[in-house]
Amino acid sequence: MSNLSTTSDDILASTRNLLISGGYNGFSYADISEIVGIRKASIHHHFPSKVDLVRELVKRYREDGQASVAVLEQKVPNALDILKAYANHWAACIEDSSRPYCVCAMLASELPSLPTEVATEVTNFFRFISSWLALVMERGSKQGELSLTSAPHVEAETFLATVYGAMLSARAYGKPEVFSMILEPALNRLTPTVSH
Amino acid sequence: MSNLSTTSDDILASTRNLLISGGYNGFSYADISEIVGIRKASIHHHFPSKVDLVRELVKRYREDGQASVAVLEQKVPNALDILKAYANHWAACIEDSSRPYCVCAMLASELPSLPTEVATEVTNFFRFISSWLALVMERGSKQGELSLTSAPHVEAETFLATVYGAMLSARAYGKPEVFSMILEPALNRLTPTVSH
DNA sequence: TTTAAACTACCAACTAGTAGGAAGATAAAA
DNA sequence: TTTTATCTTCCTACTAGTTGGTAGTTTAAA
Repeated sequence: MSNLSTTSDDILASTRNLLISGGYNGFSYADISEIVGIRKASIHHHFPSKVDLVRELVKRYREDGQASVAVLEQKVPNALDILKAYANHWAACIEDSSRPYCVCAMLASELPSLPTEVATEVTNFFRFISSWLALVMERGSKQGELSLTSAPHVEAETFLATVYGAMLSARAYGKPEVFSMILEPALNRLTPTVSH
Repeated sequence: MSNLSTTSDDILASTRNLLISGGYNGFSYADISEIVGIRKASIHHHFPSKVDLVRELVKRYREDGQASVAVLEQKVPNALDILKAYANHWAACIEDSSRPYCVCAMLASELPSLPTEVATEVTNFFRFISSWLALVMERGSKQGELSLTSAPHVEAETFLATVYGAMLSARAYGKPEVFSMILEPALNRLTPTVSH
């Protein structure tokens, strides 16, 4: 049994959890130190400043997302199935309350008050997700796997807004099932009607 | 020219602006005191604690919302026009950056880390908007002013999620026009097709 | 003369961040 | 092989500034 987790990873993991629950100003180095079990000053060794810490977290969050997307695209050929898998990923996270909110949704809502380095990284994340979804929409439309009523990039933004809005609603009501309740008809709308 | 603004109202107004930009933990009594032009301690005279201040703010935010909805319902008979007016309200706020984000969207994302008194008030706000929209959907559907593809309460949640998701996207990209880009097709989808 | 609303002057707790050092591992020079 | 130097990781101890909040006082209007 090897020890694969480094202290730096533990710090990032606890930062992610704290960030998801209370945002950028909702946690401190003291909070992290309690969870990870090292002293405050030791965190500064790994991440000199809070900006460094959160910037790195968001950067990796995007990179991990890009990697997951690559795997998904390889495994699942059908565009509609990709959208369903993406929705199901969040539905599962919210319902088992493992990662019940997106780090970047949290930070995006605080965007005007964030340090610019962090804000830039957050914007980059949304640009990535959005352009990926636009590609999925376009391909799915061409291959008859998706039925679009607007331009692919508009459908992408609509879908993204629905996912993130549903995430917020689930949190606001304290009812995880609200997410799926909203996503199900949204996906149905994109499903092509069977012609015979 | 009478002075209609009280100190207490000034405090609430600056709290709202600070809250919209950085959330519950993103502002302090010192910030408010600088803007309003009174000493920190004087704010405590009007609102003994931060919880009192934000709870009162959210309570009034909901009450103002309920009043606006009542006026809207009286002025605008058609259900689709009501939804359009609601969307236009937010589009205008975002585009002229007067109130570019909803106080309760901000607080809802921080919900798990909020004082329970505030959290309850935030949940109440969403319940109010949601049940109002459900009523609009149901009435509009019955009178042929809206074309629904799901149950009224599901359409209401979908519309709400779209509005709040679009709000987040506009903020994330720093592009106010994204809001209308998303809302336009969402409203089109609810528009009945003219039969002839 | 009572009362509301502002004030000055605090407070303890917490904030991000720094200085400097101890312990161990690694690696290169003797 | 031993010594010396460097690097990593963590530590204790500290700082300057901020946080929400309190105690007691003045001011001005009813």
